Amino acid sequence: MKQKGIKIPEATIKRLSAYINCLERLDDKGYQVVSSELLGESCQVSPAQIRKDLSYFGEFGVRGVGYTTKTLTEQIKVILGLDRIWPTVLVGVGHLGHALLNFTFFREHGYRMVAAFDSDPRKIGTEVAEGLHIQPIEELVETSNREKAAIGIVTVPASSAQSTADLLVEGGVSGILNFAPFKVKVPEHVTLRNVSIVSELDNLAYLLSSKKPRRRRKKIK
Amino acid sequence: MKQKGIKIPEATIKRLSAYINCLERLDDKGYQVVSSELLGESCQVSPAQIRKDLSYFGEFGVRGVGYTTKTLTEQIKVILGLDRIWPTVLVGVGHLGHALLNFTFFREHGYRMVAAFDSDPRKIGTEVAEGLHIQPIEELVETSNREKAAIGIVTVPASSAQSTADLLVEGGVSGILNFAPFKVKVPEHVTLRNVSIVSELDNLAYLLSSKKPRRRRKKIK
DNA sequence: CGGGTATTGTGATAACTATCACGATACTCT
DNA sequence: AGAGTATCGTGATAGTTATCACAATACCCG
Ligand SMILES: NC(=O)c1ccc[n+]([C@@H]2O[C@H](COP(=O)([O-])OP(=O)(O)OC[C@H]3O[C@@H](n4cnc5c(N)ncnc54)[C@H](O)[C@@H]3O)[C@@H](O)[C@H]2O)c1
Ligand SMILES: NC(=O)c1ccc[n+]([C@@H]2O[C@H](COP(=O)([O-])OP(=O)(O)OC[C@H]3O[C@@H](n4cnc5c(N)ncnc54)[C@H](O)[C@@H]3O)[C@@H](O)[C@H]2O)c1
Repeated sequence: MKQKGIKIPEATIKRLSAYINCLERLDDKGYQVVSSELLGESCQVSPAQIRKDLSYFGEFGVRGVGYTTKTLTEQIKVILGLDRIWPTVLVGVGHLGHALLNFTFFREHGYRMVAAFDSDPRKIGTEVAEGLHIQPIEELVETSNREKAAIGIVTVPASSAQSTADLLVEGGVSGILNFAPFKVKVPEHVTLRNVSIVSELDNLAYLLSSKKPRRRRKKIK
Repeated sequence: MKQKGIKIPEATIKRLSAYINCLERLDDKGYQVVSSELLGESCQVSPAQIRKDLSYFGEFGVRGVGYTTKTLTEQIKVILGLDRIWPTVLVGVGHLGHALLNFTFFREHGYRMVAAFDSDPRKIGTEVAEGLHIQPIEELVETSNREKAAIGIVTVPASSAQSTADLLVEGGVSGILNFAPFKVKVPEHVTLRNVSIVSELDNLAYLLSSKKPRRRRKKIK
């Protein structure tokens, strides 16, 4: 057992998040107990890796038996901080912002969208998701503070990303998830994560172009 | 100079994609030549890291001077395979699919959306992006083959992800970008990448919950 | 044209992460 | 209750990635 000041690999955290999904699926399939081998197969991670990942945080299994599906799910949620509600605001309700606001998965996992902001006057007041009306950007700081927003999601164009992040910081958020292709700067006490969908595609393009081309199947004559 | 069978770190590829963005921004600002230090500052990567990343593929700079902004941009694009058009299809035109289809960045970077499919009969025929009409899922295999689609993007619910991936493989794509939270299986010759937006948020939640809480600033009385 | 300066390219080193192998342990069955 | 089996937890090991430090070299300028 560990969990003191030891540094946990970021990859481990990413996998833990995936484990939750697989565990929930396995639970639905009726597995009350899972082995690291079964879970590993289900989420394409080696059994040893799973055990190692978990061992950073404690002992959750029973030797010779495995892990209780529901319990392990709960425990991983505690590790990740998903055992609470995270009040979240989103800025920039364009195509992507709209999709994220309507992504039910978030709500189910403890992220509560408490407000959405946009600078386009035509959008103000629109109900973008159930019970959520778009507010003018000018209200961001006050509303975020009032709602004790912990997380801010940035889906504005790159040119507005920095100013948006600044507002979110002023609004008191502790973390920012930035989808804009611009490396924003935030104060030390605010945690920043960038999501780059483009670079995922670029990565795919690289893999495709660097591997042996494969003849496209011809019509059978 | 290298670039034989040597394995390139995945992180390097991810950064190269980011470098392109920063280089284009610096070019706009008038920098015809950039040093690894300037580029590093701009995209928050250490200068040494940048030089190392590039050194996997060749020598692109001039000692004592730096890199020619435009040339380096082009060269990175060649490395990543972005010097060509990638015919791309998307399956599942829901909230996220709609956003991706309207993401102009993709087109500008060489990804050409050649078709979009959905299983919902009410959506068929709708023009979801400029000149792109939603087709029934039954047409996927034939259209993809005809259009020589190289990349398939999966934005269907998790429960349909595997069957969708299977269809894309039959449609002849070489790579799949999967946004559904389900680990699909594809044949050896098809490259798969999963994008998990949820795990990005979960990672943020983890970082927030494991760091010292900071008192929310009180109103000044 | 030679010394001074800037900045690259890269081998060596350090840090990090994944894999392996096996001791520990709990359950099952006779 | 003891032997047998399954499966965890983890120290040791191997592999991967980032950082460092400096030799190499191109340009500048008098
Ligand atoms: N669409 C995608 O699939 C996608 C994918 C990856 C990344 N992104 C990035 O996400 C961001 C948004 O993309 P999009 O396609 O939704 O663009 P979009 O133009 O559809 O939406 C941007 C929204 O932000 C609002 N906005 C602009 N400036 C603002 C400001 N200063 N304050 C508040 N709101 C502001 C606009 O009114 C608009 O509603 C971009 O940075 C883009 O690069 C988009
Ligand atoms: N919305 C988001 O922001 C977001 C973020 C991350 C991941 N995702 C994932 O992306 C996927 C789509 O999310 P969404 O919010 O767009 O959902 P959605 O329900 O809005 O869209 C899903 C679309 O897929 C279509 N579809 C369903 N089964 C299909 C099939 N077999 N063949 C073709 N089309 C089919 C539906 O008709 C619908 O149009 C989900 O797996 C979700 O988990 C979404």
